[in-house]
Amino acid sequence: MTTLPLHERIRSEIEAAILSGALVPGARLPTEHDLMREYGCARMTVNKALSALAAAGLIDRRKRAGSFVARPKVHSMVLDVPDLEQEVVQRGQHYRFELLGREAKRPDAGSAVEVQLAGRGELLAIEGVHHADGVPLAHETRFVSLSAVPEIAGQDFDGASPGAWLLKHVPWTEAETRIAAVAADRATAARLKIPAATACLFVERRTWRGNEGITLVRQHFVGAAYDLIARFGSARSMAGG
Amino acid sequence: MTTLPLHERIRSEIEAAILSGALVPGARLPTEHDLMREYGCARMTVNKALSALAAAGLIDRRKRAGSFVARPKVHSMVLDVPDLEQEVVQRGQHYRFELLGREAKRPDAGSAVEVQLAGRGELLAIEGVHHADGVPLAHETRFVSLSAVPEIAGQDFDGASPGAWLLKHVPWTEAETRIAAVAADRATAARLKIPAATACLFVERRTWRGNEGITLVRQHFVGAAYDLIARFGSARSMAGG
DNA sequence: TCGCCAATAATGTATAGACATAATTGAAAC
DNA sequence: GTTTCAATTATGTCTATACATTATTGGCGA
Repeated sequence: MTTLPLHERIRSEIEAAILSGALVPGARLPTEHDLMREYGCARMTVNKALSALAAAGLIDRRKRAGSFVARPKVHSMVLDVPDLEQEVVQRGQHYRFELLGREAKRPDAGSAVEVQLAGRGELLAIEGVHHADGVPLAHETRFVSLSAVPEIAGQDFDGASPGAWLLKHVPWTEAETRIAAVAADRATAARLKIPAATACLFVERRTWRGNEGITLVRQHFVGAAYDLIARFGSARSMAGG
Repeated sequence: MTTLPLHERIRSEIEAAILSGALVPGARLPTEHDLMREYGCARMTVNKALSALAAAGLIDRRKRAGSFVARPKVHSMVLDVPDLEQEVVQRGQHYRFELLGREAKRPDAGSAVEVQLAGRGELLAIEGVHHADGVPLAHETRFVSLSAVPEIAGQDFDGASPGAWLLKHVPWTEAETRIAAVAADRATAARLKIPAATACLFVERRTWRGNEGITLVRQHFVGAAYDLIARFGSARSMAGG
């Protein structure tokens, strides 16, 4: 372990506090003067650490007011993660999540991804269908780690989408998405009210906060009804939508 | 126009030089001392600008050696852009690009995306099929802006993939990808040697360098043979593949 | 000629202080 | 009470300097 530069140490300690949830979104950080006393260093050193966090989008800084943990908007710039509920509503349609099943369980030992998500802890398994104006748009099976997100146990998802709730309440820092085109199997086709073997977009996404798994979701989109759009680039140059 | 902080001005001027291609990948930047003389400021100010560029991945800095424009690896961290050639080879298979057509032309006035890509300039249109061990994996139609990438005119793509060549030679800064599941039409199915109406992953990607369009590509992947994987997150926490 | 070592040139980190800027707070004036 | 203005406080920028770190370069010696 090489001795970390002081500004890096300050940076990473604050970052850890944010990612672990010890500092919640909206919380105010100590002022630069507080921190320079705490670490016994010059203000420029503290400033460098905080500036880096601000550049990374982890905190917001306001003159006279102080520095605050940023609200989870992490993803918006990087990828339009499909928050179906929001997108359907934006298109002027009526959104509904039809809950088909819900169960707390231990991870299936035969499923590597489930075990990786929950470790020894429990999972909440949710199954349902997203509707736009009453028409099925996508079917999803979702697992949420109950140790990472205990508050989800008290949520009722008949009508509202679990994905939208998670996006609002649990910031993620890492995500991996697998995308494929598949022919709908009989069960999925029935739930989506489409002919069997229709082309569907299959999306499997896992998200983490730091090293802790948050959720794993598998979605089948009705091929004709949905496109995924992903944008990459610096915010700076992303003029005009 | 508010007066930009000096370190921001330095930063953005160098950034512009890199994005415009005036500073090519591998080129050496002036030293901090040169820049502090050029801008008449303290070294810390120059340092802040260069550190920001390094954090953004636009330049690499090496002690004693200097600062250099980074090789285009921009994407690797953000998204595994499917460089099919590389991926096929990594799987231990033999890769081949079968060139079906190649033509320089003006953008089709009826196609908004073509016009947006090339403006008044010319396009190179390339059509071909990607093969892994002789089996068709994907069909693509690609347009490349000849004003943005004049060197491509001298390239021969029978055998090698135009996507791989572009990734190596032309760094992009912005990308937009549209992904959908479609049933293969007759012509596409024939080229991919699959039954008509097989589920295919359709990918349409546009890339830019700064505000200048580079390429537009439309690909049909054989559904059963290919998954797209996208990863998002800070490099820091992306331990272990 | 080859290999080692020291000088050197570049970035990396840190300090202490100065002044600028902006937003909030509280006090004074109406 | 309400409005206005000034003091305060926190961040933003910049300077000048010092020493640390590291890789290259060139020279010296075997």
